[in-house]
Amino acid sequence: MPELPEVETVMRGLCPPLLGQVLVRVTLARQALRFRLPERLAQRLTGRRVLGMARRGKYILARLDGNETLLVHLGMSGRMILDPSDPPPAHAHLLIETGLGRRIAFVDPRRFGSLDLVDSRAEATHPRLRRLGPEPLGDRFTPAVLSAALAGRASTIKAALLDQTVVAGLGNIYVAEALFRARISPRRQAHGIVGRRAARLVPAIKDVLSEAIAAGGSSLRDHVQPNGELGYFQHAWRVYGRAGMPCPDCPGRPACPGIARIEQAGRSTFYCPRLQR
DNA sequence: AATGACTCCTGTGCGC
DNA sequence: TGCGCACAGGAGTCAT
Repeated sequence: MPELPEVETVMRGLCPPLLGQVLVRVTLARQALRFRLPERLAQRLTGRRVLGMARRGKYILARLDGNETLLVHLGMSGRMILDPSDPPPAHAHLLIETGLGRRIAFVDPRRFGSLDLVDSRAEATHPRLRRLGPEPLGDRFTPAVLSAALAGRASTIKAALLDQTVVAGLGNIYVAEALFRARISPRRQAHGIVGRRAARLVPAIKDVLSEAIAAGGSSLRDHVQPNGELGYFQHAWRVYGRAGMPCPDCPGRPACPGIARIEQAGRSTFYCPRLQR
């Protein structure tokens, strides 16, 4: 599930149990996820204090004393479970216990997630972070910046927005939702998103992400579900996963064919062909 | 340089 | 109820 709003919600949910705390016990269940894990990762995390938590794109950054940062990517199926059952749930690859006895499990059945330990002073040049585009919720993400990033791109706007070097943090769901709000067809060529279209798309992206974060932060106390899972909340998608259903913005209009599902670059796209041009 | 196909993995939900 | 298949929120690698 993790796109920017979910990653942000998970990161915030990890703050209360982790910030300022020492990792007194760290257990790794395997040597590799998507990539091989750093050598002796568990030992290198043990005894470290968490000084700060941050997010960049879809990455969670836990800044530790000793100038090292734990970099976490949740992939497609990664979750963080607070105070998990004992024995821990299936596919719990990393287990952490803090000095206050709080426990955190990183669970990822598909193992598309990743963990890395990087020099805090060189985060910006880390191979995985270096090429990320602007933060969509930051002031520097403007229509002009987006248009410039899309210039010369012959691919569809859908594919371009999934490219993390264009803008960092969007995934298949929020691209669909943002394009719907901006009334832009996902099939449109990326380099055509200039002027008024870019001026609609940027606030649409910011709004849909902000609303999703707000929903995650307000609907669950401490973002924790009864099973301890962090970051899950009720979504109200307008087009994603709604193929064949009436478009929420043109109800009752005979001309509206309903939400369409097409395939782009091997992934499903949902949109309203009548409103999105 | 940019693009699209393929790939890594397991779980779930659907039709039969 | 069981089985097989399609599909799933990501993104690195490779050929073109």
